[in-house]
Parts: sequence; structure tokens; C-alpha cells
Amino acid sequence: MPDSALPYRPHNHAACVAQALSDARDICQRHNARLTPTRERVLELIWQSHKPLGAYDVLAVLAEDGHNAAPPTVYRALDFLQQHGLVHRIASLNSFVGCTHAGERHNGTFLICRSCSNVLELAAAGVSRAVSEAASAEAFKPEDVMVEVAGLCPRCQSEDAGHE
Amino acid sequence: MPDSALPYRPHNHAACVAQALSDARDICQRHNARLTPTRERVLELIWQSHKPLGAYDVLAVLAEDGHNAAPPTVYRALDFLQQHGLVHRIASLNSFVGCTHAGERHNGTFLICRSCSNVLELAAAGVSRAVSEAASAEAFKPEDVMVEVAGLCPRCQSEDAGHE
DNA sequence: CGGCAAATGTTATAATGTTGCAAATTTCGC
DNA sequence: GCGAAATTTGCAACATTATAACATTTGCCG
Repeated sequence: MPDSALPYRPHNHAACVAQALSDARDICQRHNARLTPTRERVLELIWQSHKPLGAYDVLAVLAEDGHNAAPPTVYRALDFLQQHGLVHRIASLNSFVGCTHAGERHNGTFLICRSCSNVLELAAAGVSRAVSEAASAEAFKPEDVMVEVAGLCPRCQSEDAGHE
Repeated sequence: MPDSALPYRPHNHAACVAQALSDARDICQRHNARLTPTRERVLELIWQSHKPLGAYDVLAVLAEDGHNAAPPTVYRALDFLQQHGLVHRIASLNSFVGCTHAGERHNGTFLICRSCSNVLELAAAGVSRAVSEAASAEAFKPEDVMVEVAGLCPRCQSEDAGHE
């Protein structure tokens, strides 16, 4: 995989995927949830890309695997993975990314590069706090917070500048 | 329209729609943009509901009007209205709401009630600031910020409590 | 009024997501 | 182990959301 596909901070991607899968197995065990082969395979596919993957992209790879899957298979696996905080859905892209803060259910803040499509998930406590404050000022009880920021990642900003 | 369909702060809804349309006409004039009958009608429909309306909901009403419209008609009108900051798309619902801070292009924070579906748009400067800070900490250049908070509005919280 | 650009109409199709039910698999009490 | 219950998967059909491509009309401006 070319450098340009890596997220902002370079790393050994194969190891990072393996770690994610291992963490996922632990988490599912603690939740008494079954990380079945299909679910694990879907998680792996999602993790192999730092770019969001659509459900039908996953489906296509499963088909290459020889797995004769239909859309519900993928959507069910994704639902499961989301429920256990292993992947996030990016609403603005109708697609999914691996959760880099796996464990309990939580909401992240996502920085989505419109040029290279890489997505970085942040913990962003300041954002959560600001959203909570804004909501409580309206007596609104937040349950699920989605923060998706589209823009340019550092690498693509430099490339853009080079083109001008 | 029953009270339960109103947003958090009660108001004269017909007047509020009329005001929105009047503002829209002004804004389009300033932008040298044409608020054609179809566009204006779509804006009116979106505004008549504080609940997000899907493109196909709009289409259905246009059909009742006797307007024999196809999906592209509605999507084009919605694109136009979004471009001029007159409506917002709620990505998590694939639907649209009237912008309550019309004028220049901007991003709002949306409080979306999962029970009654009403949506409240906030200016939420604190949220914008926190997002900008989080992004610049990663040297990310934000261009479009989406903040959608699903949860329970004040009214539906009380109703929920009543049911327990 | 003629020509250009913007807007709309029309048909078809793509992309995304869901329902419902049957079959298989796993779990668990016994 | 063994059978009933629950979970998971397979599968077919369908529903919803969105876009592509191209023809036609409308409004604008000289």
C-alpha cells in the first residue's frame, strides 16, 4: 500500500490491523458477544483501509473471497461491529471506518480528507464538552453525537499548495 | 398542526414560514440567484415542517400539487437551496430542514429528537471553536463541519418519564 | 428578435439499505 | 450427549435515496 494511503502518522499497518483484531476478540469475549468468522472478516477488511469503506465495497471483497454474501450479511456484521464499538459509520459518506479507540461505546470526532479520503478519529474531549454544553443549554438530552469534519489533511494541503 | 410538531419554542408557524420565504427572496436577490417557483415551493415545503423532510417526501407533495416532478427536480432545487444557505441536509437522516440562520453559507449544530423528530439548529460558537481547535491540533484544514446530535428533546424527555 | 446560459423535463439507472422467512449453527439446561 | 431455545446466517425480493445523460424550455441581454 502506498504511503499516500496511510493515515497522518505512519505506522506498520499489518501489525496495526492484527492488533485491532486481537483487541476485538478480547472485547467481544468480555461482552459475551460472538466474533464469528464473517464478522471478523468484515472487521479486518474495514481496518485494512484507513479510508472509509462502503457496505457494498465490503460485499465486493467478500465475493472475491468466494463468500457468496448478500447485502444483509454485510449490514448485519456492520451493525454488530458498531454496537460493540469496533467500527464507526461515517454518515456523510455512507461508509465505515475501524474504530481506533475501541472498547466501550463512544462517539468520536472524525477528520475526513476530501482529497485522499483518509479519516482520522479523535477523542476530542473539548468537542464533546462543547456539544454537551450546547445541548444542555436547550435542555436536550444527547444520546448519539456525530461530528464529521471534511477538509484537507496536512499532506494534501502541501500537495494542493504545490499545484498552485 | 398539533403542538407536538412545533419546535422547542412555540411560535406562529405560518408567519415564520412567510418570513423565511421573504428572507430567502432577499438573499437570492443579493446573490443574483433565481428563486424560481419550483425552488420556492420546495423551500416552503421544507420550512412548513420543523421535522426533516426527505427528498421523496417533497416529491410526493409536489405530485399532490399536480406538479409532475421527477427526482432530479427535487434534488436540484435542494442543491440550490443548500448552496445559498437556505436549507441544511441532515446526513444522519438523509433529509433536509430549513435553515434558521439563513444568509451566508455556514454549518450549524443540529439537535435531533429521536422521538418526535423535531430538529433544532444552534449557532453553537463553542462547538465551532472546539472543532477548529481539535482540527488545527492535527494540522487539518476544516472546510465543512457537520455536527448532528441525536437524543431527546425536552418535551419528549418528560413524556418518556411519564411512561415509566 | 437571436443567441447564450441557466433551469427544467424525462428516462433510465446506480447506490444504499431493509424486510421477512427459512435453514443452519451455537448455547445451555438437563 | 441431547433436545429445545436462541442466535446467526442464507437468500430473495424489495424499498429508499441519489445521479447520469440528454432533450427541451425559459429567461436574460444585447
